[in-house]
Amino acid sequence: MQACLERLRAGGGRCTGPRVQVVRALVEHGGHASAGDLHRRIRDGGGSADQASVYRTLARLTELGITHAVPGLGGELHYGLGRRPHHHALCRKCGAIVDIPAQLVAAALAGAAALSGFALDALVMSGSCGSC
Amino acid sequence: MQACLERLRAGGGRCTGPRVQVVRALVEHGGHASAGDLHRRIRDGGGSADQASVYRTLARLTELGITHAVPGLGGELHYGLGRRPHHHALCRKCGAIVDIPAQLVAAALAGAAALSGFALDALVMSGSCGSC
DNA sequence: CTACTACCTGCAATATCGTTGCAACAATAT
DNA sequence: ATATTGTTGCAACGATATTGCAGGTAGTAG
Repeated sequence: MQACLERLRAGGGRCTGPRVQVVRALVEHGGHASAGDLHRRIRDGGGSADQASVYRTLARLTELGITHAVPGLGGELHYGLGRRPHHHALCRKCGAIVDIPAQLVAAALAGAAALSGFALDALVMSGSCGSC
Repeated sequence: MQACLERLRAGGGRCTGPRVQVVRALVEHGGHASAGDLHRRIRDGGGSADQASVYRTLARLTELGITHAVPGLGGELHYGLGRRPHHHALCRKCGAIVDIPAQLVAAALAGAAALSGFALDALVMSGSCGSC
């Protein structure tokens, strides 16, 4: 949480009330949360941050690499804190988003992508998770 | 094209004007097209099919496995004809969607997905394509 | 060929997600 | 303290997609 704010500042951003609330909501939520989830969580927690500010904050955080965005079931973006390099698995039934360490898939995928002239950044696998 | 219509009928669907136009637009477009792309292409070609019909037709075709949906750059769904099993690579710069034969990635992914208890259906890789 | 019926269509309203213009405000540097 | 410049809240807007409904039509049974 503090680290996120410092990185934000290091990137030329300011640590304002709404931004702190977005980061806190993100940390408290854990996993991957949509902009709407965070906005609701902030308001429900008695905070105040406009929808637009939540979106703008998430965009900035993602731009700085502090968070990363993953498309969810309906196409809405879900944001997660950017720990070590990883990819994502999306459950088509419950919408859960699970992290997959990049190492596990790196070599084979890079090869497959390269065959098509692609430089691979990220991938989302879809299927059904263990609980579904 | 004819094959698509037969499969549609085999699935209990009717071959109506709007549906034929959607299938034709999809075949003519090649690659992966969004609902909006197809709607525009149909109207520009002098055809007439309501936006809602295009969406409903694509949903039905996808439900029957005749087409498959891939989220594009902005999260909008793009539809492709479902040939042999393949995954997708999405260019983050130009939005191009390229098919990747499933065989190329099967082994590596099966292992990675299984580790998390995931049954893999589909995956989208993001990065930059050869032309960008 | 006619009539029937379930499926499909077009229209228009609506939902959801996200973006933008703008005036007022506030975090940081000096 | 003051200036500078990034941020905020609001409200309007845009795009994608879905839905209810009345009327129309494909396919089928007679």
